Amino acid sequence: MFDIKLIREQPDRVREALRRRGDEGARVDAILTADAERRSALSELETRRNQRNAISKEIGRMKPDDPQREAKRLAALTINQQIDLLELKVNEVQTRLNELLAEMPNVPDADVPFGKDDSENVVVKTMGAPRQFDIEPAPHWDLGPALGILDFERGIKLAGSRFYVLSGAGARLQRAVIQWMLDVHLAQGYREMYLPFMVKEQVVFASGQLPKFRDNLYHDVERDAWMVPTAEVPLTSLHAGEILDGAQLPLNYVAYTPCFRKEALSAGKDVRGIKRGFQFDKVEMYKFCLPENSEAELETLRENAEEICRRLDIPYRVKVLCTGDIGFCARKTYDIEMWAPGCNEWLEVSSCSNVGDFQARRANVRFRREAGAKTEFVHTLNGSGLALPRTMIAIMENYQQKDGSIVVPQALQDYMKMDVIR
RNA sequence: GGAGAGGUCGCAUAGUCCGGUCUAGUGCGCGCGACUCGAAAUCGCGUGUGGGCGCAAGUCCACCGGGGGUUCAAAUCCCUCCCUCUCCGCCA
Repeated sequence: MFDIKLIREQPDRVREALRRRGDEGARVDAILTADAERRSALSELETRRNQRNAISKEIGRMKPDDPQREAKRLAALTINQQIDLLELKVNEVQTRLNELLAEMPNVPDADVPFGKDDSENVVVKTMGAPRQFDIEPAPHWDLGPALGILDFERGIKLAGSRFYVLSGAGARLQRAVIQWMLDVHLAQGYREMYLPFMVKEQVVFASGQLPKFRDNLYHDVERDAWMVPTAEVPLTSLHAGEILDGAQLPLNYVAYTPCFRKEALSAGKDVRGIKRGFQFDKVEMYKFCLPENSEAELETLRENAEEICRRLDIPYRVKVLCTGDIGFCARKTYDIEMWAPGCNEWLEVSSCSNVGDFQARRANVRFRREAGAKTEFVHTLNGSGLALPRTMIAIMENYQQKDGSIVVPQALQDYMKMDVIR
């Protein structure tokens, strides 16, 4: 949620930030208008309430048979009519203002490069050299079925297009990767969490997926239960409504969850393999930190995600997203992409974002620097560590051998209790 | 799913039957101060959140699980929803 005070006090700065995102910024004016209306109506309302409360108290102090009593009662009645009208007005304006604010994206950091879309994201580093293959490296959609570890037909039989089944060593490999990733992040200082995979609408709103991305979410209309599209959603609200102790920050969490997303199925794009589906697994890192530390924490978070790539010994690169591609909630985002020689593309395996106080405002997560100090909003950060299907793709394609077998990466051999999938 | 009991200012509780003196009492905790060489004990004062107006001091409004209603006035009365606990049933 956007800070109304920032818009009120520095509207030009906000307009400029929106412009960098490719938004014309007209809603800033709509917000300023609604805010002014709200405050003026609210002042009036509170004055009337004050008068009404005073009269009520007078009546309370009177004797039951006081001749003035009826006149006072009627005076209060008149004021109440005005209160009713003002309440309607305030509620209407407040609702309008909330809707406008709920759809305001975050302001990108000053060092985020300007750009119109994903073609203008900037590669900040590339690590590891692509392996040289004697043969043309096969894509995972050929490798997996050939080894009997990836079964598209049965996935489609069970759940339809875009679903698949991992079988035998394929299923074990994914479980090993999850376990290993969690262990790596534990060692980096994160606390492991097991979370609900279905959450309330308010929780989805708090992380910024609602109202804008309603169409991408699965939910049960009868129960107010929304399938999580990422562990970021429940983690954002883990401390919703709480006032944290500033001395205990940062709080670092890591959680494994499945993720459910209604993807737009466009023919010809990402249709093959397991790169994109309605259901996938992910290990997610999340931080609650002091405002002054969030920029540094983003670097740590990115580094913690990169460590997974390095320890798997898979080539990867890091991009900083430009203003035109950065997510709704984010101030700054790094994407990490692994090289997949079979599909011949860079796969986004992680997205690490500093969202500042954006989600903390929506979820109302605050802290105090010391006892008695004013409450402030925490800053939050989230980063995949990592997304499973694409990590699986990268492992399969980078570690394939001439005979179609797949070497288990060194880091995973103890977890898999095998060194080659054949 | 059935029956019952509850949700009050960090925690624990009072208040709810009989609406106004509740700007919610008390204890604990916490903060400041007094006493003390220091501490404990004791004593005094203070101690919620959000919002409006204001340079500020301050002041006003709202909040007793959520929403709605009755009333001049609601923690208190009415309706409704949610949650928690106990017992029973069912169940991986």
